[in-house]
Amino acid sequence: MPQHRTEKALPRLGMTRHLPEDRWARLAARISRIDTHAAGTVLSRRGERLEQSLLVLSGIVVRSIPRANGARSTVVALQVPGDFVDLHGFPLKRLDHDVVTLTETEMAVIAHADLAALVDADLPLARLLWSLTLIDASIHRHWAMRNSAMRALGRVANFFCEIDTRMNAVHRAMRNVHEIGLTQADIADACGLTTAHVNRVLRDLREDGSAAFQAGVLHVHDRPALHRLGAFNAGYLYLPEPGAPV
Amino acid sequence: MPQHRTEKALPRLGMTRHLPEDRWARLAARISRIDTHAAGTVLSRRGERLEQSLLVLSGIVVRSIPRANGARSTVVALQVPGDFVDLHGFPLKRLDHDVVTLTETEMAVIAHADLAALVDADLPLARLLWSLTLIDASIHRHWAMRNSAMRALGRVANFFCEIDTRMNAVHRAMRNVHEIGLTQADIADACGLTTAHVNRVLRDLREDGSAAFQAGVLHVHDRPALHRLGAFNAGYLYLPEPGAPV
DNA sequence: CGGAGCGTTGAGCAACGTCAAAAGACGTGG
DNA sequence: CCACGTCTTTTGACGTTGCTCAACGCTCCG
Repeated sequence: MPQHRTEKALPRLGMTRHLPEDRWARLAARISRIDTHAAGTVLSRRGERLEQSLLVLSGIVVRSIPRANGARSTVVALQVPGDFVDLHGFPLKRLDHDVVTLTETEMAVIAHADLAALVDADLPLARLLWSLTLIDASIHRHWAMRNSAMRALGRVANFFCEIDTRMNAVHRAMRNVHEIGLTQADIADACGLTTAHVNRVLRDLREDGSAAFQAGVLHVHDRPALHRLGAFNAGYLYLPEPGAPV
Repeated sequence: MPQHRTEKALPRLGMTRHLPEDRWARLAARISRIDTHAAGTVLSRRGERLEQSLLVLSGIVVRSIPRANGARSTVVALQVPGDFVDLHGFPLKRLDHDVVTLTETEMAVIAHADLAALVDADLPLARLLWSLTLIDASIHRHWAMRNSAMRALGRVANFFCEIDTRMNAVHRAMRNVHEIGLTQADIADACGLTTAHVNRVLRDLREDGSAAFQAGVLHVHDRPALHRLGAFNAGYLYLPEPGAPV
């Protein structure tokens, strides 16, 4: 059961900083309510008709594609505060994947009807929201590349680099510790590995001192080393301020 | 060197059938020219500023992410006739990947300025074009899933199912032979395998009679068997007519 | 106290990568 | 026309990554 909350001044977090102040205010005014969900809540299922979109205010959410016959589902995206989690559902109405919270999460809810009224009256805002969904697509491409062209150690290192970079962009602070609520099995589902092998990779990362992952918390100990292991380049994230996309 | 051509009545192919007749006419009227490119032409590179978008009229185009130090680049998308190949570049302006033709290709060119005028005056069309890019995103997610959660044989079988399904949707005909101009190395780059292993998988598919791939041509011999091997479900493609998305 | 979920580890093996060699297809220039 | 180079396909031998299966400890919670 979601718990409601009403708020006035919402700060622009992470990717919402792609929106100029005035447009963010206009969008925030359309938020119908703010829900709090427990960890592990299924927010929507594949194929369901969607009538609203959700903006993450705090917590972590994943999008995952269910697999046949009882196998674990594949994690295809991870959303951090400031991300729209299912804005794709606004034009498409039905999505190909499930949306699940990993941690306790606060979500701003905007009805599609309100969103439609908003963007039809504000063309630049429409273009900006379109861009946000295309940045998701860019990240999807990177995930496909990562899990196709990299080995286990590089995959996990690159994945951790992405999490570190995005989480630091959320609050514009350089932090080395991120509470993301993932289990080792979730990392396996996101990186296309088994839990047994993820466990071994995590031991290697811990022992060489670049990063440690314990109880859903990522500790970045040596960022340059981690970037080297993951061959990381943040261009594909189109971060709002550090400038130069790609 | 692209060769120009001017044409009046362009048929709606494949994914452009998501647009109603009248809107397609309006879009087609904005086509500034039609270029023909040879196989292997690089149409745009990662990070370049784009001022136009391209619609494939005939031929096959891939999007690929270059990898460091001389390694082969990773194929992250494949575009067939009726697909916009870089509509993502309209809102984003710069892309994270290269665009390369695989076969001789005819492309309709629409300047971003014309596209902007068009969608700003036609909100439903804007929503439809947005949808087209989100279908690309859905396909990206599927590629990430395929290369993360499936084994070599299933990956290639599923990839062939996608090609078969999309090519048949282009001309609304059930064909069993598709000229796609891929090499075995391209299949390897798309499926996250080595060329040696792709070759062995192709031999297996050929010997069990489900599909054959020779000289850039895919022959589908036993579609049900291929779908079984690839655990294929076309929902993620959001095909224009067969209805039921997801 | 018992169970469920998560993390950890090991032994054995299958799938896939690496490296190397060679043959066929094809166009090019002599 | 032939010789040549390049690209693609094919195949083999061999290595290794990462999966499978199994067991066990840990923590949390009912």
